[in-house]
Order: sequence, then C-alpha cells, then structure tokens
Amino acid sequence: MDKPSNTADDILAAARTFIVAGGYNGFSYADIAEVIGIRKASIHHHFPSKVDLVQTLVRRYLEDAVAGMTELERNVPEPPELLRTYAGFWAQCIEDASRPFCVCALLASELPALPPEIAAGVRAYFQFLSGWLTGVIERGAAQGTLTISAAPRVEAEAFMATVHGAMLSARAYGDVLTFGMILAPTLQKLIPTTD
Amino acid sequence: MDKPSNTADDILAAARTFIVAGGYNGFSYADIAEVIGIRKASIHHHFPSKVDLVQTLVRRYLEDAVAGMTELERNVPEPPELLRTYAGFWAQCIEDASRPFCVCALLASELPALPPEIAAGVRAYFQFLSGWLTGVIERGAAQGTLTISAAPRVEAEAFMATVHGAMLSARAYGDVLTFGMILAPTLQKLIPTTD
DNA sequence: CGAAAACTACCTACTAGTAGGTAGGTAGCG
DNA sequence: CGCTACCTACCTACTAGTAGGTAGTTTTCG
Repeated sequence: MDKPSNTADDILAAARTFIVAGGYNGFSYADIAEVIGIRKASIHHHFPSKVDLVQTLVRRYLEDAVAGMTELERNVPEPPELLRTYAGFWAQCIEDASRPFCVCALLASELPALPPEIAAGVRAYFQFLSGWLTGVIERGAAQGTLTISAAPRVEAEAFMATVHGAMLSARAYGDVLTFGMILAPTLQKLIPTTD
Repeated sequence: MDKPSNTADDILAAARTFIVAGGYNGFSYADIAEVIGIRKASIHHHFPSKVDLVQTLVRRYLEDAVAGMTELERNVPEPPELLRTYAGFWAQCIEDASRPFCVCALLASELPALPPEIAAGVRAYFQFLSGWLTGVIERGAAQGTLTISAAPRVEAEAFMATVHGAMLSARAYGDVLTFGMILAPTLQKLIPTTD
C-alpha cells in the first residue's frame, strides 16, 4: 500500500468531480486549488500539466474498472447477475450523487477536442468495457442464462450505449430514478424467466 | 422566409460545429470569428453574449426538430418506419460527418456546468423527443406494428438513451458504422416480422 | 552518531496568452 | 438621416504554466 501523498489523490478526486460536472474544459487549476485548499502552483508540482493530470485520472479510472470487474466476477459468477450488478452500481452512484456520470463516457462526448493522449485513454476504456460485456453476454448465451437476438459483441455495444445514454437522460431530467427506469426493460429483454 | 442576415446564420452554424466537437467550453468567439472571416467584436453585434448565441442555437435546434418530426409523420405514417427513419437520419449524419452528434445530447453531458438558460433549453429538447417517441411507440403498440415489453414511455426513454449512447460509442471508436450496428438489434426488438 | 546533501511539498510572484465583452468609429444603403 | 453591419482598439478577468524560494523530512556517508 503506497500512500506517498494524500494531496495527489485529493487533486485527482477534485478533478474527477469537476470533469463529471463540466468536462475537460469545464474546470481550471484554480478551481481545484480552491476546493482542496492549496495554491494552484502546487498542483503543477504533482501534475506538471493539465494533460498529465487528466491522463493519470483516466488511466487510473480504467485500472479501477479492470480491478472492479475482476473482483465482481469472482463474487458474482452468473452473467445475468453480473449485468444487473453493473447496472445497479451506476444506478446507486447516480441516486446518491456520488459519481453521477462515467468520466470516460463524458470525455467521449468531447473527444474530437481532447488532447490525443487523453482521447487514447478514453478509447481504451470503451474497448475494455465493451470487451468485458461481450464476454459476459457470450457466456450467458452459451449457458442459456441470457437471451440474445444479435451477436454477443453487438448486444454488448447496445447494452453499453443504453447505459451511457441513460446517464445522459438522468442528467437532462434531473431525476435520479430515470436511469433505473431505463435499464429495467433493457435487462429484462436479456434475462429470461425474470420474476 | 426571413433572411435578414446571412452572417448570423453562419455564426450559428460555426458554433454548432464547435459545440458538437468540444462542448460549450470548447470554443470561443475568436474561434468562430476566424472560421467565418469576421472580427470577434462583430459577433457580439449579432449575439451580445455567448449565452445568447448558444441559447438561440438550442432554441432553433428544438424548433427544427419539432418541424422535422411533424414533416416526417406526414410523409411516413407507420410507427416502425418512423423509428427506422429517425435512427437512419442519425446514422447518415454520423456516416457523412455532417452532424456527427446531437447538440443537445452533447450539452446534456455537461449540464451541471451550463448557464441555466441553456440547461433549460436542453431539457426542453429531451422532453420533446421523449414525448414524440412515446407517442410513436404508443401508436405502434396499439396497432400491433410494434412489440413492447414495458410502458411506451419507458420504451421511448430506453430507445432515446440507446441512440445517444450509440453516438458516444461511434465517437469513441472513431468508427462511423458503430451507430448503425448498435441501432439494428434495438430496432429489431421493437419491430416484429422484420425481414 | 551527526552533519551535509538531497528531496518533498508547498509557497509567492510572475509570465504570455486567451476569455468574453465594451466603446466608439466608419462604410454603405434605403 | 438613420440604420445595419462591420471595424479597430481596448478592457478586465482568467488560463496554464514558470521561476525561484522555504520549510521540513529523508538519505547518504565520514
């Protein structure tokens, strides 16, 4: 457990909150400095440039996702329950406003205007998530625990798109329950014999 | 046909392109001035503030959507074909890069950081689109031309979310065909006896 | 052990450049 | 004339980033 500095983590956490709210161009070093109580020059000590900061954030976001999915699959082996848990995770984050949006989904929306290093990180996240979902759906279809009407890869992309779009809608309506409402029928179509 | 000035329209078109690329904070008056060949002070003559500009853009975007859907329903009365045409419209826009993202979907992603007047316009667009889709799906279900497994409103929200999420994915992968690939099974699940 | 050297984390003070916006003037036209 | 559309020239506030300094801690080594 390396805990060399708490400040770097605080900066990353603050940056994540700002990006989730307003995107890459929606915050400045001054904003971060104010909320965590240091001077903005000190942020440059931890992250020389804004690109370094967001790049680190995106890389760690992907690492956490990989670790989270690995852990999830150890505890919850059944594909239907995996999809439900994944959707439930975001439903919870949105409902308690702790992480009301996926950082990479948000950054993807402004991808053409992003520094290339960050764009690459965002792409990597999409590829990982899509790959993981494809594997889960493939396994579920083979077992008969999931019903699919297209190739696993296509079903996975559609599922991921619905999750990201539902985040957008939840935000647009300002209603935290919208996400769960949208995901319910999406899950139902994939999972037979529900209820 | 009021055509009082071409410049104001040019400014709006440039702003739309910039917003679609990088969001509200991803462009400046200087950027617009450069591409359309006037000085940035002249933009203030047409749109006193950036909020005015984007507010006008969003309002007109909604007006165009309302007009477009009304026109569409006159030409294409069948619900399955309406959904297919709507999805096909965006597939085309993304494939020829003419309008590779919905302005309001993009602005929704940074909604918490948006000036309130603009946020309200974005919300209005989501409400209109959701309402229109709900009507189409309701009619299709009553006619038996669409198969639904949840309330029309919920199916409409899920469909809209998938469309928006698919835009995100198309952008993340940098592959213009991703959108159509995702929408195909989504439409198939709603439309029986396809093929 | 203890002093010197090096490193960490922060600071003040500054830079060049850009943001949105304003003041005031001018060219062309009905 | 008065209006529209544009201009030059400017403003203030803020952007990311730099220079250089200072405490306090850690490492190195005689």
